[in-house]
Amino acid sequence: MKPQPTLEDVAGMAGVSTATVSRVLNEPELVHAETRLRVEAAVAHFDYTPHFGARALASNRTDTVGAIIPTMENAIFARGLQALQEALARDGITLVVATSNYDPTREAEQIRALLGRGVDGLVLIGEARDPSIYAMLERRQVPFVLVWSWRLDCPWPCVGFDNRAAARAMAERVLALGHRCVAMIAGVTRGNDRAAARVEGVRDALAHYGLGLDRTNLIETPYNLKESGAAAQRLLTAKPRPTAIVCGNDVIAAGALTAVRALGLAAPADVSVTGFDDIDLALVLDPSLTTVHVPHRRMGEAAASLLLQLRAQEKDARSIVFETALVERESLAPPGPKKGETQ
Amino acid sequence: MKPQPTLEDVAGMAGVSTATVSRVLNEPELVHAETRLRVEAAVAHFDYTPHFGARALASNRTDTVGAIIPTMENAIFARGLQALQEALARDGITLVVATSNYDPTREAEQIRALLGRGVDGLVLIGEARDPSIYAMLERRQVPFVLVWSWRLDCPWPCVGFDNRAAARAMAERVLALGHRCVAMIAGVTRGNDRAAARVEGVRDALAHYGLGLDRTNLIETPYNLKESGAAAQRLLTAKPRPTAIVCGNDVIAAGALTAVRALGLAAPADVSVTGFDDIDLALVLDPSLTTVHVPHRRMGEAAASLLLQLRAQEKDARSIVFETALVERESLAPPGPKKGETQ
DNA sequence: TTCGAGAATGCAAGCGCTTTCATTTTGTCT
DNA sequence: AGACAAAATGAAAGCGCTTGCATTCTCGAA
Repeated sequence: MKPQPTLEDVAGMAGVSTATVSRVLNEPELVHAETRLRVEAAVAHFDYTPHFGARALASNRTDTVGAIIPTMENAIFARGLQALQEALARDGITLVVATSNYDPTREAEQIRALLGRGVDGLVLIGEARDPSIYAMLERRQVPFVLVWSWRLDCPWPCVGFDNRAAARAMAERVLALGHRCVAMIAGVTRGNDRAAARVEGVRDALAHYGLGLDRTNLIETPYNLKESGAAAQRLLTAKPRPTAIVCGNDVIAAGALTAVRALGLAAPADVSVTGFDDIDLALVLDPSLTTVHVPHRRMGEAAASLLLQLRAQEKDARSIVFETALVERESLAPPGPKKGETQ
Repeated sequence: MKPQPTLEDVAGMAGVSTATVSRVLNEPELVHAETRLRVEAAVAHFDYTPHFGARALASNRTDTVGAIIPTMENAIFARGLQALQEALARDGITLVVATSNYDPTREAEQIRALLGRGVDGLVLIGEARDPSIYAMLERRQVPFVLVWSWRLDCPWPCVGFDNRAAARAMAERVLALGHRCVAMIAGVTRGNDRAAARVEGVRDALAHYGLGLDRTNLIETPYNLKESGAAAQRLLTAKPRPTAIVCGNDVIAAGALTAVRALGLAAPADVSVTGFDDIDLALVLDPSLTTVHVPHRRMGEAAASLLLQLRAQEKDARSIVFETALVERESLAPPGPKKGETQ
């Protein structure tokens, strides 16, 4: 017995042709119930699994879609991915995940790798990438959807929300509470349209008050605790000390809150901190984090269904935009007098 | 021009046979430098990528290994996975990740799915699974390694640490500080040997003091904030109230700390809380979490190299055990004077 | 100049599956 | 009972690549 049983083995045992076995596996309704039973028994006997490569080669489908996310190290994309995977699984499609580590070059490599594997579709995060990549995608006719970003006139199918507007809303709220000395710790904006849009959103809001963002009150850091903490420390030891720090996402905010504590300050009494994304982390921080809620799961599901539509060549497949919501928790409060006192 | 250029297209343009192109792609040193250049130019011209399925079919390798982890929703496995991926990438191997959601049935499905895809190897979390699965793995001769668990005499290659000993050490430390009323919130132990081992470790330590774990002071919960928070609440409103809660992992501990706060109590003054795993989260909690440090990255790297050894049929491929370390931070302290006020 | 050993390259046979088309079987209606 | 449509099945041609073996080429040595 070969290490891997083949269609032929199964066919032999069931006394049918390989074509019939193939049909039992792919379109059972085409074969007579009796035969089908016999074939199924043989399949079970051999514990047979079709050879993926052979199937892909012969049918030119893989029933696989790929997703490339920046990182798995924080939970930002986890929930959405989970939903995406579940939704795809309902259609018998497997999700393959790769990470780019926020590196455009690496992302391009991963795209090529996944295309090489013959994925039937691709889910990518954000819109910012080299035009040549989009060209390649179109040339190869691989359906793809962009997630987490959205703007009018985006030429590609996307499922996301308006990062800029959401960030603007957050900053407006901060300003409405009376803060006038506000700083921002953003994610690295190069190659990251979401991070960039959030900065612009905050700029928009500040501009209304004649305020701005420059190298004194805007720092970009990677999305990790260490670097965001260092950034916060820098901001907080400058003078005048900001009374509010708007962060590019929740992880950055967590780092900032830790820095606040490390400096012997208190949030929100001495300084308010806001996040973005509303991941679980936001809830366990003390103070709990005021942040922008993003509908992770719904985006994942929507991405799945849009991708399936595209794959089926449906003409009316349209981008989807979601609303975000401000979630007010403890980390944002009006600027206090020197000491934090609430009334 | 076909949507996908093939070897033949490239060969035609370069004026060589497909065999030569294949060689250029796989064993460049076999072909004359001049020819190689010509071929490479043609490859570039077509932006050619080999068809994965065809290659897998012809060569019977995929240069892919699969990993099945319980979840991506928290960062527990992220770091290790990242390291695994990087290490494999150095050998030109792609990692495909799937999740089981802590469900043995789902895990079995995913294993079959990955095998169906022809992975050259498998990385699995923990040891607890149905013998039939191990049987299948052996029958198919798929190399695999178990991660995160380790025990003497484990019949399978594994890369991990002694969960039981580590948990025992943690509990011993708690007891040494004077706690005598200690409770535990464990992960769900069914199908999870690591969770079970951690419970046993704590039991070991408690037994020395004539203490035990029963339905009054041991609760199992899924690894999420909500349920662990509820468990903590239950524990903390019982009497006598435990002075220390040993948690099955950091996520559970985070939930517990949040519950402590919600009840108007303070940690560690009123109740100490300990974690396990030492993920980033542990550092941003307030109080910062005393926990067991696990060498995530090193495990990932070791798993990669062990798997590669197995794949190469090396005879001396051996399991690897790592040491863990107690990381003392703020959430664990001696029981407070309040302890006297028993009612 | 000739010969033989290597080095380069080409030929062609699969790898295991899907799918078209042809063939056989079954069932239905006169 | 005969005729025909529909249902069930089989035969066989690839899908794009790798690879063992055969063939051709290149050189240095005789």
